Amino acid sequence: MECGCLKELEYKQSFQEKALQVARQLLLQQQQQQQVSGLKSPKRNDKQPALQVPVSVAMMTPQVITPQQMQQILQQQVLSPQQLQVLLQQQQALMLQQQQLQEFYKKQQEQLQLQLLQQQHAGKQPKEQQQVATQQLAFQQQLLQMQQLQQQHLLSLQRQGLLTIQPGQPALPLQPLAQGMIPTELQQLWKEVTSAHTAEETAGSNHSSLDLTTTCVSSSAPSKTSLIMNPHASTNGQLSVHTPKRESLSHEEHPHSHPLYGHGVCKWPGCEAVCEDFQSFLKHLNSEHALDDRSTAQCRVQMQVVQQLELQLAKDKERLQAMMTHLHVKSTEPKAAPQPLNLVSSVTLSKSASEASPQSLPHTPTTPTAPITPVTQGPSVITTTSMHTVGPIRRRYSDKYNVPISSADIAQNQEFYKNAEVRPPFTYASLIRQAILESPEKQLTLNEIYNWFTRMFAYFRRNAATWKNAVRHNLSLHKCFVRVENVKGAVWTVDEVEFQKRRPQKISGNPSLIKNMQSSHAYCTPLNAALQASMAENSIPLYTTASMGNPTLGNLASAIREELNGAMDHTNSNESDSSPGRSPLQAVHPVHVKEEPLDPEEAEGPLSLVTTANHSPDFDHDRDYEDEPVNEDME
DNA sequence: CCCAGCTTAAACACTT
DNA sequence: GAAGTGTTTAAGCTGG
Repeated sequence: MECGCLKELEYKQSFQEKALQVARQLLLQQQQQQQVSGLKSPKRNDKQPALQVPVSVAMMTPQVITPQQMQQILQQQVLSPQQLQVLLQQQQALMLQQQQLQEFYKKQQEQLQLQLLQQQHAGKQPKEQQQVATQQLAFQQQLLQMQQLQQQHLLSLQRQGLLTIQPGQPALPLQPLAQGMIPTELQQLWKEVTSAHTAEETAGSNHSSLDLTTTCVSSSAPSKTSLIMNPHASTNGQLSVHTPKRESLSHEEHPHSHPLYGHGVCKWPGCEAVCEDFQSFLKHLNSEHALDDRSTAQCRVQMQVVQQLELQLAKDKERLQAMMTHLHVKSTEPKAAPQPLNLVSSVTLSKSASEASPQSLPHTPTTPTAPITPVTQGPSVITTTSMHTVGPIRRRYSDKYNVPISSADIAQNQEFYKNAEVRPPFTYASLIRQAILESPEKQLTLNEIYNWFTRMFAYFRRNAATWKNAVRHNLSLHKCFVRVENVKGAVWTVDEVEFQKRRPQKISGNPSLIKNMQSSHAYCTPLNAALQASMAENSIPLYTTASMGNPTLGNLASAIREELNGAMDHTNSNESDSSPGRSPLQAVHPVHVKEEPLDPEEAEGPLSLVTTANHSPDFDHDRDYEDEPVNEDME
């Protein structure tokens, strides 16, 4: 019983972390681009249209203006594109804030539940509970106020003739999560409208047609909101706007990289003006986004957004900290350990999101991977990605389902696995391979492999006898691992070809096998160009799988990828063009060839990539090429 | 139910 | 002899 409680807590923790991630990501986007992301030009984002939509926004389908209403506006064409921009923009801001409120409210609910649970088990006094309850009430009120604000907003729009609500229509969008319009839809509509207008007007020479009253409205609602949400708004008025500084700095350093300018387009919120070069952009910036009411209003909105996000981030950080200390997580750095990105999450998302009813609380312990989602309304990114990644997962995801895992996946999740004692959803073979490929020489001694395991995965700091045995077993069993006699002893290398061949043959047409191919390819270090080419088509889904079930998840994934990529990826990306012969193996000669039970035709198979090179034994910087001195036997 | 893949456990041989 | 390394076998689990 205590166990269950703890598990619950762990899930909560993941939830928090994910929320944090989302918030941070949003913050990042907001700060860097100073842009209401939903308004970004859809034309330019055909590749990854969803990328520009903050996940949490997209998934919430906040209802500020119903699609019908929006359609109406658009059909009547009573608005100039600029007006529409402003409208859309404030929609975005409102949605964002509403969504945040709702999210927070939801979290409060969950926390309440959690504490209830705890108290049931621990028999604490219900003070905290009351606190949380009152807190919740407050949030409910805020939510209500938010909605009222939206009403006001809509009403003011009506008054200005910008929006006519017909009698039959649901006058006010008070039902949350009803048929709202998600930013992508807005974008689409926006695209349609503007594409009609564009050519003659885009250059944006006519800000005379701008309706300043609209601007006022756009700015007033969010600011009020923020006052409600944050009583200290005025003191925070200055906002920790370190971004402008950074902007100007980077602006000076890289004169052509301006946060408001990218891909030849002005990225000012709601503005899509095409600027040929940086100069014209500057010109445009000065003329179109000069210091006027509109710009300041937009800026204010943006500030509110960022402020909200920061606030949210701070709160979540705090809570995460508390949770972690409560759970005695042995994390050296409680700075929001990253969640596993797409592996488990996407699996369970695709698997469970559709069928598993979110409210079905008690899952049998026999299905440890089934998400225990306390209070979730539908498949939300946060919950589905984070809930069930913690706990004794015994299932293997690496080669099953449609879950390509890649070196990048492991690498990008490594922070998480480093700290959380979660069994990584990779097979031993995959991990061993990863360890070997990550090494500078593409070869490791057994002990180094052990070290890699313990270094990279908190889970493997226990039961060493078990998993070490498994490692050895795998090394011996799989033909893809080649033992090479070195001067200093034996090292293990990976035979990519063999690794790829592990589940081959019937590939043609069989989707499940293609999945396997994907997963295999995900692991493929680009040793062989031909091999790569042959796999090229499989690599395409590799980076989109996360978004197949839920596009927003893909967003999250890619977003976090972006965040993490820099540090982690270099090991593999560096060698992207390396040829087989280049791999610097020293004094290598395979001791013997393994007879793996499968594919007996192997004898003459493709030349083992790792057996080609001989090299002088200057392999001295052998082990622990990384940060910490690994304590060999943590056991 | 069967099969394939994976994990875990364990026995054994060899080397350091 | 102990510990580490490597090989092999077997059983159990899971998903297709």
